[in-house]
Parts: sequence; C-alpha cells; structure tokens
Amino acid sequence: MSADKKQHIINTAIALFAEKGFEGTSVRDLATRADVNLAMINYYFGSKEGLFQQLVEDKISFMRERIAELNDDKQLTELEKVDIIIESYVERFLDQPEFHRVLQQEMLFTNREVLHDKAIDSFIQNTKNFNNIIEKGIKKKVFKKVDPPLVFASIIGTINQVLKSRKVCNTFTGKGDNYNPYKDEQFKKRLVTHIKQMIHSHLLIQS
Amino acid sequence: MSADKKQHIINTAIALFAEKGFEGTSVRDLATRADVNLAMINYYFGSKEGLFQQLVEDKISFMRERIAELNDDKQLTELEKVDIIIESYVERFLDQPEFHRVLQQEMLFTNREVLHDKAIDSFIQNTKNFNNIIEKGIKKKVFKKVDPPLVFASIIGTINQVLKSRKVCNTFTGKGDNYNPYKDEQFKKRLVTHIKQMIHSHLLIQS
DNA sequence: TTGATTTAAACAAACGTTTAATTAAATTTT
DNA sequence: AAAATTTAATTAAACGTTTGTTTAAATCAA
Repeated sequence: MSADKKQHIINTAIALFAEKGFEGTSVRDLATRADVNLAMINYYFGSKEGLFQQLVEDKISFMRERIAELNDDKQLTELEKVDIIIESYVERFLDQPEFHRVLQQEMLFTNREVLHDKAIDSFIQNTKNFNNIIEKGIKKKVFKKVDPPLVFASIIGTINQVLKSRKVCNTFTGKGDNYNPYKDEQFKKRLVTHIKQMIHSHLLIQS
Repeated sequence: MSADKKQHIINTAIALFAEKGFEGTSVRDLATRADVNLAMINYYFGSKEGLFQQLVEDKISFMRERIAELNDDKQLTELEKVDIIIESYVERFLDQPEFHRVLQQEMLFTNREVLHDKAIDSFIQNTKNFNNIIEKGIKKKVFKKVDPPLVFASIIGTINQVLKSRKVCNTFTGKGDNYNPYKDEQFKKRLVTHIKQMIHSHLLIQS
C-alpha cells in the first residue's frame, strides 16, 4: 500500500547507516528519525537485516545498467565512453553520497556475507563491462596496453577516497565542516578534470 | 606490566574490527578470541572506545613519519620520492591489511568524532607532505601542473579500492576466496606497476 | 603485607523482535 | 447504498538477549 512510506524508511536508513554504520544504528533510532512506529520496520521488512538487503537491492542496479548500455553502444568512441563513465560516477556519487558510503562499508565488512557478496558482485560486473571498453580501445591501438581492472579501480578508488565523508571532502574544498560539498559545481568539475586528465595520459598513445 | 598482553588484545581487536567493525564486535567476542578475561579489557583500556583510541594511536604514526622524512630528504629526486611513497604504501597495506581497513571504516563513519578526526588528520598530514614533493617537481618543471592533493587521493584511493577485502583482492588475482593475496608478490608488483605507470604518465612532462 | 592483576558474577541499559490489542481500509453480503 | 465482515496497517507494551561496564572477592607478585 504505502510504497512511499517504505521508501521513506529506506531513505532514512541510508542516511543513518552512512553516518553510524549498520550495527551502529538501532532500529529505535531509525523509527524515531523516520517518524514511524518501531514495529513497522519488522512488519515491512521482516528484520533489520531484511531492510538492509532491500535497501541495497533497490539502489544498486542503477550504475550497472548505465555501464552495460555504454558497453553495447556502437556510436561513441572508447575514450568518450570512459569519459562518460567518469562523469556519471562522480555525478551519481555526489547525488547519493550516503548510499555509496553504505556500499563502501559493506565492501569492507565480511561478516554479513550475503551483502558483502552483493556489493562485490556489483563491482565485478561494472569492472567487466569497463574492461570490455578498454580492451576494444587497446585493440584499436588508441589505448596503451594497460591493466584494465586496475584502471577502473583507480577511477572508483579516487572518487571513494575523496568523498569518504563530508569532512574529508572539505579538506579538498578548503571550506569549513558545515559546508555542503556535494552541491559545489566547482568541486565536482575539479574532481572530474583530475580523473580525466590522469586516465587520459595513462590510456592514450601519444601521436 | 604486561605490555605484550595489551598488544595482544590490540592485535586481536584489529582483526575483529576489520572484519565486523567496531560496533559489530562485542567485548565478549574480543575477550574470548584474545583468551583474556572480559574485565581485563576495561581494566587495561578503561572502555571499549578507549581501546579503540589506543589502537589507532599506536599504529597511525608510522606512515606519517615515513612521508615526512621523505619530504625533508635532499638526495632523491621528486619522482623517486613519489615512487617510494607508492611502494611504501602498498607494502604497508599488504603487511597490515586489517588495520588499514579499520582506518578506512573510521574515515567513513562520522559518529565517533574523535577517531574520525584522527583518521582524517593523518590523511591531511600525509597529503600536505606529498603536496610539497609534487610542487617542488612542478617548480623544477619535471612535473606537469597537476592537482597535488587529488594525485595523492588517487594513489591511496586505488590501493584502498583494490584491498577493500580479501574477496575483492581475489577478484584481481583470479584466485578463490581462500587464497591469501597479501603474500602474493606478483599481485603486489602488478599493483605497484599500475599505480606507478598511471602516476608517471600523469606527472611527467614528455621530452 | 602491600599493591597490582585476574576472576566470576552481577548490573542496568539497550538491543532486535514479538505480541496482542486497536484502528483503518478494503471487500463482501445484505 | 448500508451494514457486516475480512483483511491490512498501526500501536504500545513486553519479551528474552546481548550489550558495555562494574563490583567485590581471589590470586599473584614484590
């Protein structure tokens, strides 16, 4: 019935999990913050972990589809595809920083195996599609013979490193702790420019 | 008295925190695994969080000193210094993957503010020293006009991304989940080579 | 004998979850 | 269309565990 109410709980959970982690967030915290009755969470999601699984499943599909369809595209050059991936990832992360932080957490923790595997699987899928693009570029002799999965790791790793937390972001923006860096277009441009320049010089054969 | 017993508890805690996180690890877990009495942990460290703080303080200093002394070095070229930093970081991470994972966690979480700040501070210090090296190289016109703190973020971010968990590592090694990638010299060489090549082509002015 | 270490037991608080009662909505029957 | 009935949503209270921490007694070393 109330799909939007479920979504509201999920969104609140993302914000809390991103800040305090899954174990660090109590169901009571969540209920209070989402302004719903405590029992509703188990009523909707079965359990706290059930909520977490649904949360991840809900949000994880987005990037996979984006990269997969880029991989299939016949119009764009490989370099253009790489650039789009870089732009999309930064855009997406700045748009949903909390969720990506939750994903990062789950890649670090190995105790909730199902979710750990799910997070890794998403990363593997994206890596594979990215690899295809890079290898086509190598065959066409526009790219150097690089290590494709590590190139992808560098792109994602750079973004993850810079956007670890609001405070970390603001060590780059130079602004105070209360500044919101996620809506700073200049910051976004700076990050995209750096990654593109780095990856370009790494990939492209000088002519 | 038993400084090695304290150290034993700390080491056990690192392993557990890396796997399940701080909140996900109970003091009883820890006591059982370290084979000490439950009450000893509060007796030694005052509280669970006290243990965590001491743990971080104990281990965090290492890299800071390493980069700071490199910054002061007069013999090596800037490029050599960058290479040493890359090698040292990979080496260090492969040697102590659990601790670095705990540090990554703490950079993600914002609820334990003291520790969050401590982890960020360590990152900032290292960034500053790295920046100095890069800027010297830019002045000497051996490096391009790059974005120094983001270059550092790319180095650390790549390492963090690849070494997020054992399973993630083994998506790169291609080995099964039980394989220990941290002692794989080939894997280490591959990672170092990729980062060096990427950073070199990004930094160096073609002659 | 003194002070530090170690122990098992107990503490209150917080945890995720369940229950049983109540209200709201939807469906069926009249 | 109204009433009756069934299903779904919501609630406050309670459940049994587990949590971090403390206590007070016991053991050890100096």
